[in-house]
Amino acid sequence: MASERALPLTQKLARLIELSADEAAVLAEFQGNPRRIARGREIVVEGRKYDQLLVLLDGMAVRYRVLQDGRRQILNIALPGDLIGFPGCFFEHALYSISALGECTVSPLPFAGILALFETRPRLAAAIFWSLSCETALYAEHLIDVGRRSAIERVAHFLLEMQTRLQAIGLAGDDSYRLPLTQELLADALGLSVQYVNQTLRQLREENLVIVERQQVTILDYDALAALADFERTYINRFRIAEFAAAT
Amino acid sequence: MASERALPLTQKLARLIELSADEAAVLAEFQGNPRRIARGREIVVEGRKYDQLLVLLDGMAVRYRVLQDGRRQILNIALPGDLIGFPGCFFEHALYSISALGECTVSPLPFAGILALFETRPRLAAAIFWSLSCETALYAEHLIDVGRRSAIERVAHFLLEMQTRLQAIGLAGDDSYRLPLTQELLADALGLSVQYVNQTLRQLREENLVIVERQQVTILDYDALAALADFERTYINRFRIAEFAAAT
DNA sequence: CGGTACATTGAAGGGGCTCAATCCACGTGG
DNA sequence: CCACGTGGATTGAGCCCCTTCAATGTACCG
Repeated sequence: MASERALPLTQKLARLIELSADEAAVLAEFQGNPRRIARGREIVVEGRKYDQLLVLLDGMAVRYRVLQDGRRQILNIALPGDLIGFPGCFFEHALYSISALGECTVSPLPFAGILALFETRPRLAAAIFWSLSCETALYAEHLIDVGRRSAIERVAHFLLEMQTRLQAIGLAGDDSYRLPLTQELLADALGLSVQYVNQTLRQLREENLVIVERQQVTILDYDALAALADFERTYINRFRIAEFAAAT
Repeated sequence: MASERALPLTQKLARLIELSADEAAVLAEFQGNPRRIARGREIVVEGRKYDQLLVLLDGMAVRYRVLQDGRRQILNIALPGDLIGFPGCFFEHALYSISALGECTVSPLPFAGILALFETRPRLAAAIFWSLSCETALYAEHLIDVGRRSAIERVAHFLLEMQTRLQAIGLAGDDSYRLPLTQELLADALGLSVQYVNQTLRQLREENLVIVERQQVTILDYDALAALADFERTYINRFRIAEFAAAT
């Protein structure tokens, strides 16, 4: 049952703790029921009740809320290896909707299975806890973006953050990567209007900082872009691996 | 060693799971080293390294980031019973600063102590995990606020959210509560300017929805305010207590 | 009683939105 | 192979929400 590439969630947690064969087996089981989701389809619908989490195995998905009058805010973008269904699954009804950006494959995972982990595989539970904490840090950065940065800073920051996250899973190079988002999605993620996102992208292009076209991002001047965005990548991958490993 | 009022963190987790005497004792120990923090003092400084979490026992604290040019975004407001130091403690250096709003008391808690919980007290670890998930939900709502709501909707939503959170710990009544925030803090929390917050508060007052003066919030028309803010309180307290208790 | 922190108000400006077209790429059916 | 439809990108004009700047007012405190 050897796979050509490591399973996404396994890969992710392996960067946090040393996985025993036992633990790897549990994780493999978590990722063993691939289910295909068509492009644009909703994976989780706000207000419904769910008894399971999902591991995103392949593709990208967006978590969002839409308000009464149609305004939409995208909360985050899930990448392969991410657990989706948090934190909604802790509540009686899902708080947000999640839908597949392109075609996705996910693996369902009963909620109780995660809870059982706390008793049977505490190190795995801690690692998952940990990776969810990182997700919370992403929310916080996103909040800073939307609350206190100008449109151009926001877009720049977003593009750099996506690059860093994608690099960590081998989906981005040093100066370019594929970003399967329409400008409308970008706008809803950043709290801007579509038209202004377009104008901002043009500005970034004209200043030779970064080019976004045909869902392909090409970074022309990383340093200038990072300076503009006040981008610190430390919050994405710089974990306290040593201390954690020692303690568990 | 019976205390007159239940310890805040104990109180909080007791709403999630049935606590055994053993577990209660562990929690009591967590809250056993009260340390006084003066009003306005910084509890955590961005960029420094920390090996401990803190339980906020009394008072309120704000978590925030300040950008190079002085712009500040407040990420959340910690209330008694909240763990502070998350998620920053998972990183090499604190990602955000935290400072005491009024006078606070906190109890330090070695990071390793939390990790050990996963091995020794899985149910407590799960409950803490859970409560942090709720915090993440607050971040998400905050993000929706700042990203897609107008100033008046934002302020209204914030005031209602604070009321609900404070009610849960017995610090707010049905129609009024104390909110020890200056308008500047409010502005930095909501991504607005001080002056506009002031104007927005006036507008809310003139429309007989809510009055905020002298750090006292008085809600005049809850329903109208909730309608304006599109406020759903479900994300704050509606946890899946039954299922969780059964699973553990 | 002066100082400091916070609240309040007004005027003017700008960043980002709305409205309204046009354009472009691409898939589909004739 | 072309006509057409559709989703997305682009551009422009006008406006409004919110900011900035500047000043005054007000409570509290030593």
